[in-house]
Amino acid sequence: MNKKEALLNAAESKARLGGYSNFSFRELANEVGIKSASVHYHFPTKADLGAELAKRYTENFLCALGDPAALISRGKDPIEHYIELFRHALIADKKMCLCGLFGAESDALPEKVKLNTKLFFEKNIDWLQSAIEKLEGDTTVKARNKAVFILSLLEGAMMMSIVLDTNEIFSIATKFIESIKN
Amino acid sequence: MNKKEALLNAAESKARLGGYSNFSFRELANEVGIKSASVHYHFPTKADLGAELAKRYTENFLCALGDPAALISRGKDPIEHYIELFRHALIADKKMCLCGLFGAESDALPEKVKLNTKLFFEKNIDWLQSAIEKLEGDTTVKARNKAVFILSLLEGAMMMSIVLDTNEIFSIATKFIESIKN
DNA sequence: CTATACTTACCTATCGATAGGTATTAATAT
DNA sequence: ATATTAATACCTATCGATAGGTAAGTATAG
Repeated sequence: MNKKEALLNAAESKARLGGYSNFSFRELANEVGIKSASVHYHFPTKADLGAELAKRYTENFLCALGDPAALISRGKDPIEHYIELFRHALIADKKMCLCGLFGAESDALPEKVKLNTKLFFEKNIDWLQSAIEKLEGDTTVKARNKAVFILSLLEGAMMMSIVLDTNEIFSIATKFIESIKN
Repeated sequence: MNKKEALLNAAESKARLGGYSNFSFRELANEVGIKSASVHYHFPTKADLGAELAKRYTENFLCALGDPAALISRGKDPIEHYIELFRHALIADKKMCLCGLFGAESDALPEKVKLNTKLFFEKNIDWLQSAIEKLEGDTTVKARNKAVFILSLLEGAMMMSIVLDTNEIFSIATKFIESIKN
């Protein structure tokens, strides 16, 4: 078992429940069976851990998304696919989007964590924009606007589903995405 | 000057930037000019302070919203009015919605803070639902669905505007609210 | 005299971080 | 093949700072 990966997994789980301050070196160390001082071997500072957390989360998310063009050629709607990934993060994990939470508290985060959180949103907007351009033949601007709309709605709906403790909120909100399709 | 209110103001400012863990009794005490132990006189525990924070935020927000029927009778669109309040919170304060942030980290919050955060969303959905019923003559269910949609979108757009450091995101997202009007 | 609004002086628990040390393994030089 | 060096992955012990919280005392206003 890779301790570094185990630390990131433990940190991600805690961060997705309560943010950057919801995990500590001691807790993570206990969970993976090492001492808290040893966590510093893998991650010099907590900011390094947080930044790598956001980076890995983004990479995994984009990897799970795949290529929009490839999805379309396989007859799949990339927007539906995108919504499904958010739904899975909410229902299967019962946790917030890591970067949604980091984003909300970004003003209080170390610079490198904030930067990687920002990249999550930029890359997600790019992915959605590209998918919408290909799928609906919108202009660059119109596709980007729709991308911003979809991502905003999904993040907000996810947060409200968690605090109101019902997935119905997410279902209701996502139904409105259809109304902007051409 | 009322120290208790000053403490709540200081706490709200910090919480809206970095969440529940972004304010401490010591910091708040320093800001208002008393000792940290004295904060316990006004708020026995941090959870009490957090709960009162969310409660006061909700009350102030609903008070600023006013009565939907009264707005309509004055020829004002309550939905536009609602969006304007969120826009103000974002642009004038340059901070997140307190309950949007608390909501995202609600799984790690003390029960009474979580409860009051939940009430913010329930009361806001009720307000929006009532406004939409009166304004557009929708059924109860349809109006509630639209309310959930609007609130989700506004919270998500606010978060993304902050992390991407541009109010354009909020503008783009809110334009899509028109598309669901009858 | 009593309630209000603090103060001083603590406590315990935890935080991220550092210094210095120890096995084990891998790479390199002789 | 053997000796030396160095990297890996931890350890113990401790640091100063900060967290929330408590008990007992004090000044002040009605």
